[in-house]
Amino acid sequence: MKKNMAQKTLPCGRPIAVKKAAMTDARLEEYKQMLRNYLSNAKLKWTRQRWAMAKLILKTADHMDAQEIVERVRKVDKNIGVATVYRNIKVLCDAGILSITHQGIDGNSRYEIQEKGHHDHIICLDCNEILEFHDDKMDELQRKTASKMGFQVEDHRNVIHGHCKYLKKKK
Amino acid sequence: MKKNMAQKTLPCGRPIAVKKAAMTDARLEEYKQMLRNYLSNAKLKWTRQRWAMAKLILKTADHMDAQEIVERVRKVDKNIGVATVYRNIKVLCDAGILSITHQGIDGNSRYEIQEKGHHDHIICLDCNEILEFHDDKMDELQRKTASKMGFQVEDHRNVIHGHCKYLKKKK
DNA sequence: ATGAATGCAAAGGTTTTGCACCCCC
DNA sequence: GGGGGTGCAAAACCTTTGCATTCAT
Repeated sequence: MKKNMAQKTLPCGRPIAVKKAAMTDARLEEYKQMLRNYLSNAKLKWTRQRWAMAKLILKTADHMDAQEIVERVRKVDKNIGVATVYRNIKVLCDAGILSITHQGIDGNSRYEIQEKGHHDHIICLDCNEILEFHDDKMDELQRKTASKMGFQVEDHRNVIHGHCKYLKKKK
Repeated sequence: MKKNMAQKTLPCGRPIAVKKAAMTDARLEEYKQMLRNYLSNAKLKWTRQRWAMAKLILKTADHMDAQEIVERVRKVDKNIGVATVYRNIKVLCDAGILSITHQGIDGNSRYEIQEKGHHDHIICLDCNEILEFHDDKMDELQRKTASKMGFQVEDHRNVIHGHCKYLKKKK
């Protein structure tokens, strides 16, 4: 049974949204160049470990905490040390490949690929799935509100916790 | 020099907003009743330690992480064990007295008194101050957006990171 | 060649757990 | 009186740090 074909809904019954475009070789190459540029610019070195981490994260397209990144990296290459992974999470964030998104229910920071468009998150309290959304109006409202208080928005994190209509149907 | 009178601005130069209403004895009594109700309802027990913690937190009106709660509680009563404090942070959250607000720059969860009105936070990147704001439009927009995606909002956390116009003036 | 990066292990810091004792109901 | 609650210390857990060695430039 092919897993990809079998699962058409989330645990709560919600149809799975169109998946993000898969990481193509071309996009991977872009990121590779980006990392190269960042590293040489910052006078840091290109290493097997750094690219292995970046590649893994880019191909995973998921919301991982530091632990999960460590686990997955070491599953690919057991020789990469835990400390190296932690050290490079920071490097990849600075390089613009990774970004911290939000705090999970467990209280740990979650990371995801830094993509062009900003987006926020909805967490389904019924099945713990993390969904992404984007709303220009929301961004604008954030700017306005902040401005009224004398702030210029640098960044924002908005996480909605909600219950899912699909689950209700099942009850 | 009376500290309360001397400091009229935040480090960045921002005038300090009107402070929240102090915790009155009457309000404290309300919370006490609330805690009593919750505990008896949940078949948990009223203890000296639990009320000491609640009281301290209610009087503090600040955004504390777990560490800070531990420190402050033990400053008031050195005999209260660390484990008890951690155990009761959870109890007080369930009781509706404490709530987790957001993740600080340091990555730790912050807690604050759970009050009737929901509010969000702006963190000043220049002086690290945490300010609160509330915007009905924002709440409504959150509901609408979630609804479009088939969710009913249970809760949301919205944190804006921004730079402060007051600091700019000083430059 | 040289200094940054790595792997390992040890240390650090925070939170949880086990257990004997205590005390609220 | 009994079961939850507590304090203490140990354990568990996650992350950082020190250091000898390796490796990229």
